[in-house]
Amino acid sequence: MKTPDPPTAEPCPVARALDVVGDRWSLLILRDAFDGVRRFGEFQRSLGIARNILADRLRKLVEQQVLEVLPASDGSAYEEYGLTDKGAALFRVIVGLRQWGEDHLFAQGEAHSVLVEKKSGAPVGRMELRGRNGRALQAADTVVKK
Amino acid sequence: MKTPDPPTAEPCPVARALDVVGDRWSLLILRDAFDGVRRFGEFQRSLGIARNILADRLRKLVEQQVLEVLPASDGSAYEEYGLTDKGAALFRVIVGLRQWGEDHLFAQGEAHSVLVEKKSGAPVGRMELRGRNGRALQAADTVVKK
DNA sequence: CCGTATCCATTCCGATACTG
DNA sequence: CAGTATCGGAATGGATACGG
Repeated sequence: MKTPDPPTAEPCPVARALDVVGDRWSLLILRDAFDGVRRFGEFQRSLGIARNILADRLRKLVEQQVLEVLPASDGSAYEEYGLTDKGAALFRVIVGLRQWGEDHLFAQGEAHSVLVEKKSGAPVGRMELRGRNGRALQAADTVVKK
Repeated sequence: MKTPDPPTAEPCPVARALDVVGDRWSLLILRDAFDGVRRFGEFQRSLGIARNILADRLRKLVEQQVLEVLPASDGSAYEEYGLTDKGAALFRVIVGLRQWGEDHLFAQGEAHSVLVEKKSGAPVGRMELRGRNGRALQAADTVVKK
């Protein structure tokens, strides 16, 4: 049995976020969505995910209004899955994972894909949380106030 | 049996990051670690996680050098789990989840904890990915280059 | 207090077969 | 092509009991 979920009652924003996107497949689906993937079969092939699991995750993400079902961009009879504004706002989470992975999970000189600015074609810089003075904040510079 | 893992062979930094921290409990453990939690029992009570699962996740995070086992800060005979530099760099991921949760998963006026700058006591601003011109980049402003 | 070991239920996931 | 249905194995997770 499943409760109706008034978001989730979790008081912590991190925990609540994880209730929605806190599993491996959902985040990989989001990554693909940011890369322009929109069709069921495209996700399936790109991820190598089982079809039933993919259908389940897509349904949940649509329920949570992270993705939305769109009529179809080309003439085909099928539907597509697009990011809502709420889903697009997860960009920073995906970028955070990407930059951490780049920094700490690749060997010296090992190749990986790069996020670049469309206009300039230049790689984007490090995403930072900035304080009042404009300087980057580290974890130790902050504290969670209840 | 477990292969030694040359990180994971995954070419995508996001996927590789998710191989290390891509499950709910690991990310909640990290959240707590950023909040200053260090002891086994503290994690256990804070999260309500089963002890065997917690032990498993802690072991994996230590293996991945996200956490490290420390001798003990107070006089007690036991060990503590602290963030390594690699682990501390996940700050942006946790902040990304937190800010997304705050923005999209709480009702109007619903209370939640807030991340504040220690020095000023002021809430931190929105974390942003910035382009060459210093302006915040949206997902649509970027593209992944293989 | 810290952790391991064991048991059991539930969930996750992949493979396959099936329907519009 | 897009999904649903089902099956079986693996992993997850909670509870409890046990030892350092």
